[in-house]
Amino acid sequence: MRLSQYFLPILRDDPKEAEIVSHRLMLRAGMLRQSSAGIYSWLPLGYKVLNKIETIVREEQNRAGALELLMPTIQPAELWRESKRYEAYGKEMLRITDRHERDMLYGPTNEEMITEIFRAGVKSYKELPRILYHIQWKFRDEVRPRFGVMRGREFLMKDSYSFDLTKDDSVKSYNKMFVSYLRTFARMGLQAVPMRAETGPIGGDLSHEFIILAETGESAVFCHKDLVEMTAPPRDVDYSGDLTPYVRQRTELYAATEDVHEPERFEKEVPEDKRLSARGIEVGQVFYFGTKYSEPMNAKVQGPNGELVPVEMGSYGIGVSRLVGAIIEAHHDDAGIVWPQAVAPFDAGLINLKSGDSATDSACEQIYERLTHAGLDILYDDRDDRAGAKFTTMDLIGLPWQIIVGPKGLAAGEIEVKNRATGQKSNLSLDAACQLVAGAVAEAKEDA
RNA sequence: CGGGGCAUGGCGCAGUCUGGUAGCGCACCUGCUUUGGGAGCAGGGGGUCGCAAGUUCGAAUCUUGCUGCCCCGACCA
Repeated sequence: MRLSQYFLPILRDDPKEAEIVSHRLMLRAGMLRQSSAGIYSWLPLGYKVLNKIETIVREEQNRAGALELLMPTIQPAELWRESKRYEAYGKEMLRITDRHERDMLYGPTNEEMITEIFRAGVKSYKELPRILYHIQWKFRDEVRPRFGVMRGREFLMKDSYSFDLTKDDSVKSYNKMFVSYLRTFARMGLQAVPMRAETGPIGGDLSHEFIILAETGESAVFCHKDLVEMTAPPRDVDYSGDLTPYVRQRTELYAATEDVHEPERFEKEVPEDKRLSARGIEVGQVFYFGTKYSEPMNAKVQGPNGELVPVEMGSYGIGVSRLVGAIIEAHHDDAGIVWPQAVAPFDAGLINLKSGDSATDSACEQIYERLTHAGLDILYDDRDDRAGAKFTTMDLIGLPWQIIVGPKGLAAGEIEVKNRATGQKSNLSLDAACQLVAGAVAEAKEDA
């Protein structure tokens, strides 16, 4: 993509409403535009990132055996009356009346709807287990939205729902999602730590929140330091096999958010030099809730003995739009965003320091062509602008690599390649520069 | 929902106290000079001053009501 043809409304000054760094940087980098409180338009650069995150989530869900479907944003109140949540949910639920005076709502979550879909389609234990998921926009009318996409009212979320005959089977489904989450977040360059979580108003007794550590995190968290250094399960992890070792490894060490933190246990179970108190952002949650919905909504299957039993369920959420903010919170510096390769809006930026100069123009065209043919997505700053402005813009939007082509370098047969994360610069021939970037990008994508 | 604050061009702000018909920086357009870490000069374009009533010869400015947005707290993916 040539920057001269792109839509990238960069802001030089910080918008005053943006308090935390991810919100500020998303606005400044032209990723996002606020429509009203907690509701945003995603501009091209931001939307690319959102889509990349969504794709990773989808790929890892599919690998774990979950099946994608799509439920509507608008739901009938009827369903929610069945589960008794229509009254219970309160003002966070956006209620709508259609032209026929029917009570509708903009879905804040989908347990009722998926349970309805499941009960209509599955009657036998032979069709279990199943994990169904969708990635859809949701709306929760937060009293006080804040922190940009981290706590919006409208947000994109992946939620999965598991259906099993027994609690033991349900725990297996839980573990599949647990492992899938470890891989999902790791692929985005995040070290997510599963922590014991409150089961909250949804009820149930087995739940973990996946937390990434960040200074600006919304809640205090406490965990064993070793948890932060664990590597994710491998790409070819066998989801049909026994996943308990992965889960046990993460859950036998102390990890809790402030809501469920037990200081005495923390001190007793974790040696002093391994205690970590930090702040964290919740990016996902896994949740077993048994028959909480299947019972009242009559989602039953016939077991082997012919008896009708309510299905055991769990739900598993990932805040897709929140992740954009969370990743920035974890990956930025004073100059701007520092994207992990896997979610970067473009693989690399190409800077022409003197647009209109035939030597730099043709060198840039060559590089652009070559890397594009190699499958890289390049943002080429071909605008007629000052060098300094181009450097600043490129640092702000945080593409992992910058390929810098100017007349001085070219005269010496050199092109500069800068790594955004490390700041390391190398002066290379055109060939070597292309190889370095193409190679590094390919390597970073290997785990995909 | 309690407490506080702010609404003036795309972004950041001044002007409001003391009423006289809107200004600055950045961004944008044109030209010239510049050109390796947000250049200089000159000339331009863009705003029903959040909305509605009221006071007044005259309202961004005073009065009343409303709305929106932000921050702290309680709540939440």
